[in-house]
Amino acid sequence: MPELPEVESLVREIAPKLTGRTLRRPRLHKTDVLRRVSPRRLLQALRGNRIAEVSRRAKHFVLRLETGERVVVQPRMTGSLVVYRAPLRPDQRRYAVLQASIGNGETMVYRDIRRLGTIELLDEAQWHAYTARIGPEPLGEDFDLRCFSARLDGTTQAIKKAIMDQRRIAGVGNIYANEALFRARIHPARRTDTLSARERGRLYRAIRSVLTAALRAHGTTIRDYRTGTGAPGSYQHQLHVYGRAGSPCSHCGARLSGTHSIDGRATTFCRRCQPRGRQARP
DNA sequence: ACGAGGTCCTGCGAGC
DNA sequence: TGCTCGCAGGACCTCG
Repeated sequence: MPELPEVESLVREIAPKLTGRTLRRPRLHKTDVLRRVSPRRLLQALRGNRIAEVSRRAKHFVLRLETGERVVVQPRMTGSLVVYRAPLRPDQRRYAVLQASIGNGETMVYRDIRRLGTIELLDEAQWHAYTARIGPEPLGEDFDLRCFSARLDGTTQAIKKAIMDQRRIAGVGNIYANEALFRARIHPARRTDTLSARERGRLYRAIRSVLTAALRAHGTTIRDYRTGTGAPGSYQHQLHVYGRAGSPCSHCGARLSGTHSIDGRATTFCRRCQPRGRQARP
């Protein structure tokens, strides 16, 4: 599910349901998802603790507890944070990784079908180290073109790989990287250090606008992702290139190209609208 | 320092 | 219908 718009949509919907609630009877069903914390330690931290704030950083959920510790959940491909009415139906329980009663007959569940997601428990110092390793939020007010451009400096990587690198910019994943590059008319394999100032400007605006539009649509639902109310997002109807290889380009009608040659990820683009251009051989 | 590729998992759709 | 295969929104690792 999870790029910035999906996680942000989910956080906006479930934050009111979780904030101020006290966690009771926490249960961990899978322990291989924990990073640098023991099951015992995590459960101990959750038990009887109150959720002070629910937020997002990059593509991750952040539950700040009243005691100051933070539970950081990286949902990766199929993880999701939901609130169910107790008792859970079998299908609601099936992929539950972590759950806790939150009062009012409700249960908070972190569910993850593929179990690629991770859970960490961070104290204040660890939180600062964690957030410092990640790039700026692309929809943040202080994320201007100068900041974006500086983040692209010093690499010869393909531009698509660079904008998906969480250390450079937070929250951009495969879907929105493809879409932003199409909007900016930049070939995904272009070497980052060959982008002109004009192209950097176009890409900066494209990233912001595609994420904003996707957020307005409550994210993109390809398969599993659901918003906090269980409804699918709707941005999949507005995708120009992602998942459309072989189909006509919405702008010029040419057949969209598909490849896995950049970082092994599905990449779709229009050869005519996003020409590779002339550049030095890598 | 970089790119390529493997790894962690399960489910689904395409194709035979 | 039933099977196998390839692929999937992410991020980590090792190797060369």
